[in-house]
Amino acid sequence: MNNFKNLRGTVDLLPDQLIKWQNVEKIIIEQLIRSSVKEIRTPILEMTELFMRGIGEGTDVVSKEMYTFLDKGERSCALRPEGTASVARALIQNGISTKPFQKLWYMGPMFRYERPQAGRQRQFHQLGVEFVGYKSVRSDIEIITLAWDILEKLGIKELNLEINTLGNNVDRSNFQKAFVKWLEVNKNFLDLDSQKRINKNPLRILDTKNVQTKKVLDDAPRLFDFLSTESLERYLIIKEKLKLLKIPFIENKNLVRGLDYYTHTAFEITSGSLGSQATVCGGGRYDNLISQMGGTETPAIGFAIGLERIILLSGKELEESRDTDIYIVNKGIHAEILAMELSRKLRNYDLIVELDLSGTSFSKQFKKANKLKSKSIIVIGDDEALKNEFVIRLFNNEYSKNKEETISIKDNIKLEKWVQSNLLLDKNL
RNA sequence: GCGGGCGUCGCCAAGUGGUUAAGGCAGCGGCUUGUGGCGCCGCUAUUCGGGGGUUCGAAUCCCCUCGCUCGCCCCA
Repeated sequence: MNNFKNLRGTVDLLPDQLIKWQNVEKIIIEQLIRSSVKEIRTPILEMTELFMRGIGEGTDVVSKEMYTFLDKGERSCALRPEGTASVARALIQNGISTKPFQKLWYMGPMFRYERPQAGRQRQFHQLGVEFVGYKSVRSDIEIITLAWDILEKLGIKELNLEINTLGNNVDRSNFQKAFVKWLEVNKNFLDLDSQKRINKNPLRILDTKNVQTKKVLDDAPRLFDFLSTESLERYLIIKEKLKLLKIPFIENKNLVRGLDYYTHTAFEITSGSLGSQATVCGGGRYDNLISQMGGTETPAIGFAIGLERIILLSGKELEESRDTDIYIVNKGIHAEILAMELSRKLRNYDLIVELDLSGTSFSKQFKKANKLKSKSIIVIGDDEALKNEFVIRLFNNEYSKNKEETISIKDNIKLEKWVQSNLLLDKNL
């Protein structure tokens, strides 16, 4: 076979699977609208530089997972690996980064060059939410709550929320200095990966999975001890409020998250039933990003939810689609045009109408209608067409009991009555 | 980038050295040109991911390669 194949780590989403996607997207968007969050769309393609500066050159995402290439003008471009940097760029560029209180969301494909596995692809989809211009503690709580509520609305089970604080700039750099010093002294006790990170991305070492290194780190200086009273206060309030709101969480002092731009609150939501790629949602505060990227000092907080993982976790009830309401069986030159007119008329009601375009035998068309589980059927042959009428009847399991009704093509009132009482009745409830 | 598993029709698969590669589902055609659930009949892989080798003979053995998949790392 030398047919074309999709690239590794990408997938085709076929009609049957998309029913679930559409339902998931619908639930998410409805919840966002109700929470007064507005959509923003930025390009999938950006200058590579944007992510290097925004996310951080030392991060894994930038240093080894970016899809980059030179375009015809020799510019280095990248397929976005995440959304926050793009949103920040867009706000600065359009002169609205300082506009207070912007709640934004986006949903779309992201790209990371990694080995694919369950719940992980090279092209994957994220929902991102960013609250820009918010610095109050309540905005942290609001955004965590929003993430939590969306996941619950989607019916996802076994959710675990982990939170931590990374402090402000000063806290972090004080800690980092002390930490790096300590790391250098104890370098030989660390695993190789961690050793490499000492200069590139020391905070990341806290998040190591290496058991040996974890043990060694027990004696290292702790970020927590470097927190200013202001930072500490903030963190305490968040925990307190989450308890009041009855959102269960656990503290994870080693949660630092992969991207450089986080400050203060960092959080992650995992689901036990997902296996090794357990993270469903990750987020945190990033008060420095916008200023670092050339905007004025603007606090912000956000999160991202991985849609593929959500799809894996959400239940079968989201896979149900609407059946065809009316299948129009038609054959013959006079009948065909009449059938087309009729299908257009019927689609003005909220009905799914399938017009048979095959022109094959009636019995074939009936079989097709049956296979589609159409709720009702209209038959127009030339016999009917010449008399300007058609036949309609219900088309379900009790087929023998369903009486046909003949309706004149001009008799809209009779048609509407039939449709109302047979197809739309339960739908309107 | 590093490990493990797997690759026979659109899907699920049997076959593990002998001359025709089971079967099921789906699809198509017919029994039944204008009325559907069932049933019956027929059709649908010169070929077993690709290449090379061993052999009189390979889907079956060996080598290489590609792909998929799961895990590590990291993340959504």
